[in-house]
Amino acid sequence: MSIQTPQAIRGTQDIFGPDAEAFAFVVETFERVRKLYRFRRIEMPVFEKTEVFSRSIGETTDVVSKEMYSFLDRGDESLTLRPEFTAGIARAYITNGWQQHAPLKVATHGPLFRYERPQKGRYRQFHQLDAEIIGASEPQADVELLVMADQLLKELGIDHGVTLMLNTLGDGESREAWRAALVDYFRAVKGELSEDSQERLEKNPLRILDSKDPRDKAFLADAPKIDDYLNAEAQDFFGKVTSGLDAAGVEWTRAPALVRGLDYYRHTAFEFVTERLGAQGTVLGGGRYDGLIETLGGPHTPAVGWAAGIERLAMLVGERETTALEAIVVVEDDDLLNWGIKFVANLRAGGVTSDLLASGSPRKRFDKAAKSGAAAIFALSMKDGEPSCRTKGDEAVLKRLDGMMHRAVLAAKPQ
RNA sequence: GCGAUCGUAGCUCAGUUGGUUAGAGCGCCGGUUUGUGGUACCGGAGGUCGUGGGUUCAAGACCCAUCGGUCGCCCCA
Repeated sequence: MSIQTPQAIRGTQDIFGPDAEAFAFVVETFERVRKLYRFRRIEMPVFEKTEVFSRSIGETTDVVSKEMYSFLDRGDESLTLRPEFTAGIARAYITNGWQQHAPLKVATHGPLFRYERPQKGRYRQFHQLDAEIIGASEPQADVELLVMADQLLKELGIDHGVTLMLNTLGDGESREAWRAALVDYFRAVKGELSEDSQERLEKNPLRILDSKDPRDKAFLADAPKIDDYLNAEAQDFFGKVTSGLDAAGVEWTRAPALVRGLDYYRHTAFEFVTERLGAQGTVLGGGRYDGLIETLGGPHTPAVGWAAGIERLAMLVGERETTALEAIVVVEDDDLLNWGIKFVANLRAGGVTSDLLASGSPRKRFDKAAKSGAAAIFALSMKDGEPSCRTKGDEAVLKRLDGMMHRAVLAAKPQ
């Protein structure tokens, strides 16, 4: 008679050890950098009414029909685990009257949920960092966000091999003209496109531009370019973004085929990409979404933001060690257990990273302590009928711990 | 939704053309040795070979199904 252990949900992760340390390092670095730029921390609900996402994302796409975790609550209301941060933040901006704080710079991070087939760097529950500027129409907002992203990657030590790909989708008018030209162009050669792209032609023509199929690639070089459809205003906006990046010393690469599927995106679109993560190379992405807040019933509100996958950043960061062990207290005689407990408590209260080793065969404890990598070992044992503490460690470490050690020993030593 | 590939101890893996009681290293537990000591040796616990069927005198190995992992396609807010 054995109990069947329930399995973890597909696409969820139990992160432990050096991977978890890398994850924490990413979050800690983001928190530090975000404060440098005065982005205010917000905490958001993990679920919302389904409309928050379906209305902003658009009913038609696979995204809504297949890839959201939606369910009915007890009142038969459809709720959805957040698949992104932006829509929820836009909702909060409207329902809390945050217009009074505009232009509002906010940042958050946490878990998101998408019903997808897991693969490298893609999970059903995954985690993102997020930064948004709401109520700012100037290109300087785009620039500030990108400079912050750039600094974050540098401080994570992963800027080498990660490139900022930058594009503009123009304003509403330019974007529509370009889209129409693309549809005309691809429709003329429809029969020669891949099956997938023939589908895309109807549903999401911009996406043909990043097709991986060689049949499609043949036509991409001569496809209409957004630059030929930008009006003066849109051109000026993009120019200010690029010159701002240059002024701040942020390197970027023009990516004319970089697009966004959703209609509310305007002007700047960008992705920091790497070759090092297989097929999921985008590590941080975002853009300007001036149309979003209106689709949720709010006033016209220009906004721009980005999100970054914590798991993907953590993979680039690589494994990280847990906090180094400074001192380990070994109880070599079980009668001295309480001394050990008090000893290590005093060390920790004094800010020394330490462990207590008091289990298993007493004879093997010292060897285990030696293997633990601790900079200093304090071994408690009986010597000539007296409790005694023997120390081992590098001179410098012992010296630094000296005052601490004496206090810990004296305060805790029995009799 | 589609495709490829993998699944043997807690971990990393071995296991020949199908052939006795499925192994090693690491880790864990205990013992001996050493005794300012990170050593060496001995022993122990731990396996429904992912699961269920099938082929066969005989299956960890071959076939089918199923579950799970990994990678890719689609999608990518």
